[in-house]
Amino acid sequence: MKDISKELGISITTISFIVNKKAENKISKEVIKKVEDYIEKVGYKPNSSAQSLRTGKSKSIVFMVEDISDPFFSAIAKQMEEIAFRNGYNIIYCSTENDRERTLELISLFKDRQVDAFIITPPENFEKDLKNLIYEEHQTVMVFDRYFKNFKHNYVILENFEGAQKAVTGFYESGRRNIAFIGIHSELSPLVERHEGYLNSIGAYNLAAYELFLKFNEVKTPAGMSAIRNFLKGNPGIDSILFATNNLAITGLRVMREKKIKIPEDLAIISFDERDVFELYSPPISVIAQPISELAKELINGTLEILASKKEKKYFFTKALPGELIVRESLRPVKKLSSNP
Amino acid sequence: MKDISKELGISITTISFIVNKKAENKISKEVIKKVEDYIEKVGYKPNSSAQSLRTGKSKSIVFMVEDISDPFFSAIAKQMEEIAFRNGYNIIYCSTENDRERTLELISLFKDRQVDAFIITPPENFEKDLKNLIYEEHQTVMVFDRYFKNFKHNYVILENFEGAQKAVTGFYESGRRNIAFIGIHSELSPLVERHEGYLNSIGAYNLAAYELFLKFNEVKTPAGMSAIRNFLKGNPGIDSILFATNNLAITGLRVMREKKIKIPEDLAIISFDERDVFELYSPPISVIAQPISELAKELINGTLEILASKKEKKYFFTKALPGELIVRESLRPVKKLSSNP
DNA sequence: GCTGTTTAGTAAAACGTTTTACTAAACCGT
DNA sequence: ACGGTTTAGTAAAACGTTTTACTAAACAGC
Repeated sequence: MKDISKELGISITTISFIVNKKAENKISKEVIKKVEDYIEKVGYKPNSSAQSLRTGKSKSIVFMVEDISDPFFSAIAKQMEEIAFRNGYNIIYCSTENDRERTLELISLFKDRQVDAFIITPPENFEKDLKNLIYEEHQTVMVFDRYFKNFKHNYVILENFEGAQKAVTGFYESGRRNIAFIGIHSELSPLVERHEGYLNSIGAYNLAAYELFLKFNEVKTPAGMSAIRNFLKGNPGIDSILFATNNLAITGLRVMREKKIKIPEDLAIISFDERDVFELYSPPISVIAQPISELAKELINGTLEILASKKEKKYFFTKALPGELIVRESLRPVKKLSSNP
Repeated sequence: MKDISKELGISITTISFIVNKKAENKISKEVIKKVEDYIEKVGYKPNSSAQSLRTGKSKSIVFMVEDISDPFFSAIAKQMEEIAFRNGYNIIYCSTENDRERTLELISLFKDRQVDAFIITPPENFEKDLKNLIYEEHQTVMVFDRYFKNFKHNYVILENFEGAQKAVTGFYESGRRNIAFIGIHSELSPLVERHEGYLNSIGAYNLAAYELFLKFNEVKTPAGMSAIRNFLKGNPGIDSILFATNNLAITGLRVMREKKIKIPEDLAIISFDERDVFELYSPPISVIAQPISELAKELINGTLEILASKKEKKYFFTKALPGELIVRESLRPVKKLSSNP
């Protein structure tokens, strides 16, 4: 294309300067005008492979999540895409399936493709790989939804501890005193912190803890359902359940429907993470909702910021955003409460 | 990297042949072995920008849908990603927002990025742009979810007409005789054909038609709800509703919940497109489900096939897959049926 | 009118591949 | 032992940019 542009009798260098807006102090107004008009006329667009080859930058960012068809992740993805696009970046999504090998393969693929940054929700057992990626391979990486204490990195997460506290407080204020927690056996920070937040609040109110942990891969399965079934049978006294993830809650709801357990009379329910089915369910289910737009904005703006200031890089971008307890029918008080002025 | 490889004392050309598996008939076993071992040792991977620059191919495919956070599209995306990855391609997703301008911008961006193919659900009023993209710009394009009669193109779609027929038959066999259709005012082929299928079956059974069409952008809004409210009020005789899309059905369900309409006693419901909320709803909602896996497979395999056989290109890849009526509680018969041996 | 500096612009190398056209050596048949 | 063919390999151009280092012309100061 530059060759064609050279039909103007102007050097390729000059064209390049003009295209890249580096021309202000070097090139005369008239030449700039002439070139810009011509570019406009023929609709020239630089070849991005060549740019990428030359500069080593591809103007693309990869967003790796556990499962891109999860509504939470796809909602984030969509909002980031919008902002990235306006900044001349595009976003490539992919699913790790929470599998370490696969994640490594994907990272290797995208490194070869010269992506400028990784926004990633690392799978289980990925701590050393992640550290390596950041500190040995010197990639720009933004960690999403979880973080690691053992080394510094950029991240954007939810205030999971506080979120769980809000849920327990919600139960407590609606009159529940036997509050259960159903979680997942995992070392991932959100799962750990949601549990810790629960324990902390339970302790503060001086209540007994009731806990069930499923295995990660049995959440959506019959095995998960029967674990919950047994848990309910073994703990008939509980009057409320906090589910640590939305998939967990959905499995729980299946069990309750099957057992004809009444919500909120028999059991009050709060789930982490909003999902359209919760609002539409009968009764509507209360949730600790993540601030999707804000998360998406922080993620992409933070990443772009890091990319822009790549010289210094002495600081880390870290952000924890609060979740919001959305009270719905599933949390309606059923006992009389002590009057509240 | 090739320079480094040249430390073996072997020409860059030879390395390239070996890397690209073009070496079989040209280069001696020993040299191949030596080079492959060295590559393995140092972990060499070709720079894809350079490859892309040289060959004009990027090994990436863009998947443009109305809204990537729609569970239907994101499920398709996820399955395609898997297959594409195994074939050395990666997929870039983006959302058109059903907006023509935005779609054109995105297409322009991705053309510059040298994507090898577009898999696209074109927005409203995109017919000429699409035709142009295929016939003037000679891009490889696979159209998804809709098609155009006026020119030949590759597509993968659902059998929408037959799907609507199955729904009407389902209602009929469950004893309903006043079957309504709630659709969207649109020229997009699925919406048109679902409606035509409905009319066709209604006609075959000699029943009256009850129809409501919302505007595309009011589906998820209060305006949509009140349109449905009025429709129900104006047509008290109807005993069943076929919703042309899942979002439409969700809006409808909100109205019914608010009006305390009993499903399936007062109104039987079938919606197009599966969605987790339908199965979990009380009562569970019957649907015409799209065969997600098959659609994803046909889409990506079809696209890869076209890409592989780019020389000929004399044929078009066209596929219409049947939907399946999944019968749930919302379709339970309530009247006595004439006995059925 | 000479030197030094700014202005406006350009030549050419480099990024890392692929691919065409070439060659030197070995082999083959007579 | 000669020309012809195969074998095993290579040199160099090309893909379309960016960027460094350069220059010719104009100008300024004295």
